[in-house]
Amino acid sequence: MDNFFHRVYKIVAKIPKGKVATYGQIASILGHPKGARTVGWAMQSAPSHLNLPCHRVVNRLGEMAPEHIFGDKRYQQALLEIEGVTFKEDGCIDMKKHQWIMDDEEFL
DNA sequence: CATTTGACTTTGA
DNA sequence: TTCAAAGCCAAAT
Repeated sequence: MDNFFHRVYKIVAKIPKGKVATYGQIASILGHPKGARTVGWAMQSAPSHLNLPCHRVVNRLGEMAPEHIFGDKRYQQALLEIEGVTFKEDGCIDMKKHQWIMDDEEFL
C-alpha cells in the first residue's frame, strides 16, 4: 500500500514554521532518493482536510509551486514571508538559511 | 500494457 | 547560479 503518500503528508506536516523543505529531501527521508517527482504527485493529490503547509515545500532552487496550484505565486510567497522566510530579489527562497534540517526526534 | 505527463533531482559544461 | 540532457516514480490516457 502506498504509505509513501501518507509519509509525505506526515513529513510536510512536521515542517517547522519559517522553514522550507525540498521534494528531494522529503523523498530521501522516506527512502526514495529519486522520488522527488512522486512527492510532488503526493502534494497534488494531497487532500485539503489535512491542512498541509504545502507552501513550505519548494523545489531545490527555492522556487514555489506554479500559479495554478495556489492561484498566484505571490500568495505562497506572502505566506512564507509572514512566517519569517526571506526571499531573494529573484523571488527565490534563501535555501541556505531556511532549508529545513530534520532532527532525529522528528523521524517517527 | 505502452506512452505521456508532471508541484523534481542530479550531473556535466 | 545558469543551461541542457538524462534519470526516476506514480497516475492518467
